[in-house]
Amino acid sequence: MADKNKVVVGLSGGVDSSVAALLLQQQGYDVEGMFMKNWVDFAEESECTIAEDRDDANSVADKINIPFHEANFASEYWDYVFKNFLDEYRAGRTPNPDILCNREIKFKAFLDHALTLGGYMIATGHYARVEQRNDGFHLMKGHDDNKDQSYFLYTLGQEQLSRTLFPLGELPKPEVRRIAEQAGFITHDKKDSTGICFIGERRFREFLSRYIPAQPGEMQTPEGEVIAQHSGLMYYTLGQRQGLGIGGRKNSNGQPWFVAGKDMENKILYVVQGDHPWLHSHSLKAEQLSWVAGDAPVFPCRAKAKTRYRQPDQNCVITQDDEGHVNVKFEQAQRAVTPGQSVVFYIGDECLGGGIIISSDAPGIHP
RNA sequence: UGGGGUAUCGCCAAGCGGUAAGGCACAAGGUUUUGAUCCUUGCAUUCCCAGGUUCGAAUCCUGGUACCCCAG
Repeated sequence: MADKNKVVVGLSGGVDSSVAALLLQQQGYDVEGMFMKNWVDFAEESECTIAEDRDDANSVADKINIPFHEANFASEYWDYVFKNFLDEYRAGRTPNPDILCNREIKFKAFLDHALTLGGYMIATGHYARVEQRNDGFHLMKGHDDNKDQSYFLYTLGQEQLSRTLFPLGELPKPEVRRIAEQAGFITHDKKDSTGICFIGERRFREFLSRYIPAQPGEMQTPEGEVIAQHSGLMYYTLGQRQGLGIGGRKNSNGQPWFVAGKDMENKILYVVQGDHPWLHSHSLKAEQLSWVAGDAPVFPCRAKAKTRYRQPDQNCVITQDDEGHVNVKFEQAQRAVTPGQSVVFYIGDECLGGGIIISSDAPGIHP
């Protein structure tokens, strides 16, 4: 029988989840910790990092005297997150695996598993909040807007939110570190983890090339001038500057070059120099919409949106088209709107939901 | 093999006798639970080579070498 006071915290071995567990305990919950291993790698340094994280998570669990569980969702991660990740890259798009990971792993596999342990709720160290009102659960931004992670959580629905606690939602990050230090957690000064969740920081090209063969082609300007060769369209995302290797050219204005489009069929990477019109989108189309409330809002809907994490909210109007796609018109042009990435909608501090970008009105992006 | 021109960091490019700007690229950090963007820092004891003039040369002179253009 599920214990209504029991919450299973996903312990990653970082500061945030450590403090999340502590806070829940202080709030009187019957807390248990779980470390997830979702990625198996033959690269020894990666395995080593995972082992360290596991030990750190274990150490925190011991420190506050809670049961420590471990789970392995590597096969689920591969099937539901990583395969999609690769497919997206093959299609020339730029996926956000962490968003899928939240939907499929943390708030599905992990949640389900926690329930079998007799837990009634799960908790994570995300900087976001859940508000329960008469009309249901609402996903809110974390109060620390420098760390707000609601962007990654837009696929959660009522079912998930009803069983989720985000103990850090109201805290600023520095405060979280202070708490960790006072609690004597080994994780208190650990660097924030970055890179793909559960996989970690990688040399991106090398990593991708292990799974998808490179297919070289030409870099061209919008006018069709061949500038250089590229080693594979998948290695580049729109708006990208690093890695193009384009040096100075005769009669050049000296500005850096950016990726502005891809022609998959002809393996052409379109590059532009400086703040080029091809880098700007006024509108976009998105699919696979997911609404936290369960139902879509009433269209047209004035809202704010992010086309990528850590971007200031942008004013926009959302409308719906024939087959469930959504059109988003921005008040101001957006830079490097990229197919495969998610557009996430907000009204004030509330995250309404979002979808995956399939196209925009920028010339380099063909649906 | 007649004439003219150019040779400065991986690439563009300042410099014109006073002791090597800048940009791009690249690298390393920082920021960041995607991929990016962005920020900071680093990056030619040496100016195609060899002589010479000068207190002092990438800058002037001489001779090579390479490339480009125009003529043949």
